[in-house]
Amino acid sequence: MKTPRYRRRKEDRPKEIVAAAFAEFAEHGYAATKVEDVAARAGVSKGLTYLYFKTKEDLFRAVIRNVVGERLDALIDVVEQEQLSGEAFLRGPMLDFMKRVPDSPIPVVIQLLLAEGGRHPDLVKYYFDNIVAKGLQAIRRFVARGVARGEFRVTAVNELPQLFLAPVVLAMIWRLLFPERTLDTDKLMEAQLEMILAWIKV
Amino acid sequence: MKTPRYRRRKEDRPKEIVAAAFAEFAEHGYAATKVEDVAARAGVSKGLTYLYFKTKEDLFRAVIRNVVGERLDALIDVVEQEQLSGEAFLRGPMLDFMKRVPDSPIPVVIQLLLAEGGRHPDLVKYYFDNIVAKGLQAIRRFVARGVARGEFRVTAVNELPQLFLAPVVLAMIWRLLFPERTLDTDKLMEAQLEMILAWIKV
DNA sequence: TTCCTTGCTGACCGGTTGGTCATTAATTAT
DNA sequence: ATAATTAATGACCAACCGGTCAGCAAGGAA
Repeated sequence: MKTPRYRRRKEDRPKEIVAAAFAEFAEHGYAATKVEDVAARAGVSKGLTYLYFKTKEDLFRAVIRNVVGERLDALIDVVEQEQLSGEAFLRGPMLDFMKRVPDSPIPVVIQLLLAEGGRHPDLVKYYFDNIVAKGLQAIRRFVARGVARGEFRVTAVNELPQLFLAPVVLAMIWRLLFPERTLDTDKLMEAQLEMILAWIKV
Repeated sequence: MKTPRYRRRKEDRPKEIVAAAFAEFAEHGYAATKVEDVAARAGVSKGLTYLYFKTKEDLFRAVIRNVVGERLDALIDVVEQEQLSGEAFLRGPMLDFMKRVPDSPIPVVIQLLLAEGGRHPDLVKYYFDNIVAKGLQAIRRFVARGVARGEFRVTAVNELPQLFLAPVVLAMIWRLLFPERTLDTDKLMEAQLEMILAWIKV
């Protein structure tokens, strides 16, 4: 009984290579990552990588597009259902979501786009449209609905949904830059939400 | 009258090269920047760059260290003078400072450190100690002093001076990632400060 | 004017790595 | 079994770029 030296797995190879590339890019950054290392991590030869992805840049694009926001979509569903009061939504699902972001793949994508985005405006646009704009729009609608319901006052928050994201962004950058310096990111999110709530509640 | 092909300017060359390197790094990132392009931008030959900086990495370090926080020191001086009330300080010098950061060289440094920081832990530490920690400590003392004076309540802000920086960080990242998408960063800072003020005022 | 010091140049080298392709072998069809 | 197909390999190439260095010329000294 001899085991074959490799198995043909046309279906799974691409996603495995993308996953390996994500890990390598996250560790060393795009430029410093060698295609051969990606291949090695995926348990594959360098040549095979080039069978599924024309260039290293192609692979980069695949990595970015692969990390999509399923969690964001789930959150938007919750807010659109209008079951919860504004306050309950913020203290519940919204807070949970915000707490989870720093540990998700999103920070890595931000990091990669910051480093390489200049040469990939289409990728930046893709991310802006599918993640950032979508999220901001949902928050905007949420705040407006709260006002319509008589739960919230009209404040600067109506035009600046970024106020909700500010601590999330800080938490992401902090973790990326200073992974060893502890920062209670959960408490940060909670404090920001409490402040906003106190500010906008009627 | 023949003009010499070059002039000897031992004194000025280093800072000119560092300035050119900063510009190139900001445009293309560290890895994608060729030393030859830096030299060209500084109006100098590649060889000369290596006369003043042993390696490309050395040049990188010089660039990072060169961008120091004089403005931050000035701000800290103001807060330490204790002339202004807590509220007046926040609405005046603090707000001005926050508004200026996104247009300063700091975002570029953040960008570079995010991309290359992993391989330069000493530079990250340098920046943390000299900019981040210093700033946070100053804010922490400021809030504590407000409490001692009876101006502020004790809140989560006492332990989380990062709440002041959150919109600044978001503004920086936004500008770096989406330079063409307008965001009223001034209004963002103002709103955050108003919220914090309303939250902590006695 | 001549000589000396040294800031500065630019041709060159060698290691690294993105990308290719002839070959091999796992799988399927006959 | 055997042939046909194609997933997968890995040796190889060529360009690119960080870093070197022998020599040139600017500026000062005598």
